[in-house]
Amino acid sequence: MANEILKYLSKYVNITEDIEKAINESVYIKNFTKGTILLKEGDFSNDCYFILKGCIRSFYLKDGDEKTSEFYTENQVVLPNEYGQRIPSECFIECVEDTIVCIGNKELETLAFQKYPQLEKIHHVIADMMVVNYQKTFTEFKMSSPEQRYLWLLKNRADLMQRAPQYQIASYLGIKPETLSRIRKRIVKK
Amino acid sequence: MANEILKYLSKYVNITEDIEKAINESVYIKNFTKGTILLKEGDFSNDCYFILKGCIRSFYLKDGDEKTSEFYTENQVVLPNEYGQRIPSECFIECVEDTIVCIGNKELETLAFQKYPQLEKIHHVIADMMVVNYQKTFTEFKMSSPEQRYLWLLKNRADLMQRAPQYQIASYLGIKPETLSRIRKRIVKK
DNA sequence: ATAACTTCTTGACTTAAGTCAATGAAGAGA
DNA sequence: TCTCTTCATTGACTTAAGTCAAGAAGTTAT
Repeated sequence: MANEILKYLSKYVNITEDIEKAINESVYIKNFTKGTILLKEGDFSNDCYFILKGCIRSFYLKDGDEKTSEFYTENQVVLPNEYGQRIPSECFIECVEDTIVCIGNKELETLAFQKYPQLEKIHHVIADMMVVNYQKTFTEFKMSSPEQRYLWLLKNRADLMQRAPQYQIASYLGIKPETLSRIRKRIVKK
Repeated sequence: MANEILKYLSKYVNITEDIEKAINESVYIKNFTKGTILLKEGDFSNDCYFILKGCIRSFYLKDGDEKTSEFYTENQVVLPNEYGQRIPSECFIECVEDTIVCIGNKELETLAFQKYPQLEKIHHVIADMMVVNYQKTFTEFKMSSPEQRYLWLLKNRADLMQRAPQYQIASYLGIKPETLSRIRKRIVKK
């Protein structure tokens, strides 16, 4: 099952035997049921996740509302903002569905990078890709109206509409649930 | 002058002599005057920049308007989305002020990483930080109203208000110039 | 099966952003 | 210095999002 990670990585870098070993030594697999809170505001975050199956979201409590900042699904990496630092988390991380993840933690990660320096290459490629992805997504978001952002979601992450409740998706789009409901109505008419 | 980069890096990692050599071999310094276009939509991007002095922005042409996606100032890294890939750029990069930069390019970078594998450590730390920064900024943006986003800018990047014209800042905030003008008026009253 | 929740939709109304056009102010160039 | 251009502000109006409240639909637990 952990070789899903290897399959994922092999799209970007060449997987050697050592790397395979490194991954297997550094992560373990765990199941969580829908609704499980993986990280609470104020807690220290020492784990990161690679999703094998299921859906996870991160959200903040602000003005009495939950604001979903990100949804993560199969083959995505959940990297808490304060991962491995000794800083209390500002957000919650929760399973939106029953979810199977590979868990990595800061200590094992550090050991692995020491023992297998070739891992740096992988980190390099993946991190570059994540930076570019964030830049692109952020830009797209800023340039778009709420309606355009919803259409973007339909086009690029249509599955989320089935997987997560609408009020969570609304805050993910930066709007209120009522507004998302009305945008959907408006679009059906067109 | 290039040791500004080293000073910046030394905040995050230990700088060895080799790393110093690597940096000096891989970047060169150049001046640009206000208004210089460093990258045009459709062009291939092979350079990245570390700003020593000045201000640079990236923007897109969409619906006949310029949409500023990011402002970069002293000690920030301008990393074009398509940097080093053989893909035409979707955005423009322009100097908002007379600007002095360290320029790195993909070929020299690749050579440097081959010659000085210790550089991977630096890349690791800086890339991690960039990913977290983007996550945080994006989240902050999504959770805020246009007015809150403007206040956020005043608090965190106040200098931009003096350095860039208001219509560019408006699109950076995801709003129209007229709206920014009205938000400013509203806030003064309060 | 029923009750208790949670989520989604709808309506009526308020507030703020978008649009278009005009004017004013500041800066650049001849 | 004067003109031309660019940018910022303002007004009047349109459109869309936020707010509050009520009710419908769908879930969960007992």
